[in-house]
Amino acid sequence: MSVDNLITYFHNYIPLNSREKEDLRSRVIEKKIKRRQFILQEHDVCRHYTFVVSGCTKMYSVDNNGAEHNIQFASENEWIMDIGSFHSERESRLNIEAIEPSVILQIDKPTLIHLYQNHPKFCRIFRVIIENKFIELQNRLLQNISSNAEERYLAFLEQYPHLSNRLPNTQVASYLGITPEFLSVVRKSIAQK
Amino acid sequence: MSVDNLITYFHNYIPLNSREKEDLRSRVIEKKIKRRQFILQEHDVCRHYTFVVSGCTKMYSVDNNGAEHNIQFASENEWIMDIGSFHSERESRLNIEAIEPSVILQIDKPTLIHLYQNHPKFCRIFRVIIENKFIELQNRLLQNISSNAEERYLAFLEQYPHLSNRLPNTQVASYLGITPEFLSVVRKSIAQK
DNA sequence: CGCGACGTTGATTTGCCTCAACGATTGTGG
DNA sequence: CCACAATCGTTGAGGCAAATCAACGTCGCG
Repeated sequence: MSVDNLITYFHNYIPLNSREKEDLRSRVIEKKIKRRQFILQEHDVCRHYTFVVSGCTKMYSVDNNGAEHNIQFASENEWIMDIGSFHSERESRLNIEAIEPSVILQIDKPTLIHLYQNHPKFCRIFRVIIENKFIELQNRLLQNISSNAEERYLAFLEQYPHLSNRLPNTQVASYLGITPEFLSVVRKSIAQK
Repeated sequence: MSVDNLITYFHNYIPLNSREKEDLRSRVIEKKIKRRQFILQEHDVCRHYTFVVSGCTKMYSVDNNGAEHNIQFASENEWIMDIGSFHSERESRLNIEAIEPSVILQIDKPTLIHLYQNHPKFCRIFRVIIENKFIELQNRLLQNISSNAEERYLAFLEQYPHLSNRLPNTQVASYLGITPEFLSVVRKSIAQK
C-alpha cells in the first residue's frame, strides 16, 4: 500500500500512534497518474496537498507568450501543491503535471483540517514541512538574484543530482529561467573545462 | 508597550486567552535598533524570530564580489529571520539590518518551543504565518523567472506601495536583482509613458 | 563645511535571447 | 513492428536587455 510510504515519511518527523495512522489510512486518496496528465490545471482551485510516492511531477506557470516556467519539481517523498490557491480557494494560476508516470497520495482540505483538529501532531509536522520548503525556496531565490546561468546550473546539479539525470534539459532550463539553447551553451562551456 | 502590537497581531489570526497573552508578555524581548544596526550578522546563528513594530529592516546576502542582494524587507507588523539558520542552529550566510531606526520584538528558540508545547494555538498561528511568507516568496520567484526588470519594478510598486516611498532606489534595485543604474533607466522609461 | 550616500546619464561590453536549422532519439498510431 | 511525428539537444548568426565603468550634481549628516 502506498499510504505506508506516507506514514513512514511522517514517522521520520514525529512517530505516529495507531489512531493517527488509521485516520490517515482511511482518508488519504491514492491515484495513478500518466505522463503529461494534469494534477492541477490553471483556473481551477487547488483542492489537495499532493505527496509523490513514485514518479516525478512539476509545477509551472504559463506566461503571456505561452512560455512555461517551472517553479518546482517533486519526485519520491516530496510534496507539491499551490498553497496559496489551496488556502484561499481562489483560482490557481499554476499547473501541476506529471513528467513521469506517477503514483500520488492526496489530502483534501476537510481532511487536513480534521487532522489538525484531532491530532495536533500534524500541525507541527506540516509546519516543519512548510518551513523546509520555505528554506529551499529562499535559497533558490537567492541563487536567482545573485548568480549567472552557469552558477545556477552547477548549483542545481549539486542540489538535485537525482533529478538532473531524469529530467530533459528543456525542463531544467525552464526551472533555471533560461532558454534550452542557452543551457546547451552553458553545458558545453562546462564540459570544456 | 510594544508587546501589545504583537498581541493584537496574533489576535487577528486567532484570539488569545489571558494565559497566552501573559506568557508572551513575560518572554518577548523588546529592542530599539538604530539605522544601519545589525540584527543578525553573517556567520552568526540566527537566534530569534524578529517582529518589526516600527521602522524598516532588510535581510540580504553578500556575494563574492561584495555586492549585496536583498532577499526581504520587513516593516511594521512583519517578521524577519533566517529560518534555516534558526532551526538548524548553523551559521547564517545572511545579514539582517535596520534601514530606519526601528523597534523590534524578539522570540528566541526556547521561548518558541515553550509556546508550541504549552499553547498549541501558536503552532497553528506560526504555520499560517510561514505559509503566507511562502506564498509571497513563491510569487516573487515566479516574477523573477518570468518577467523583465520593468515588469518586476512595476509589480513591486503595486505590491509594496508603502515601501517604495520609504526606500532608497539602491535598496529597491538590490531587491529586484538589477543595478541601481539600470533601475534609473527603467524609471525614466516608465515616466516617459 | 566636507564627506559619503544617492540618483542620474552616457559609452561600452557582456550575458542571454531569438530565430532558424539540423541530426538523434523517443513515442505512437496504423 | 514499422513509419512517421514529435520532442530533444545542439549549433550559429544576429539582436536586445542589463551590467560595467566613469563621471557629475544633489542632498543629508556629522
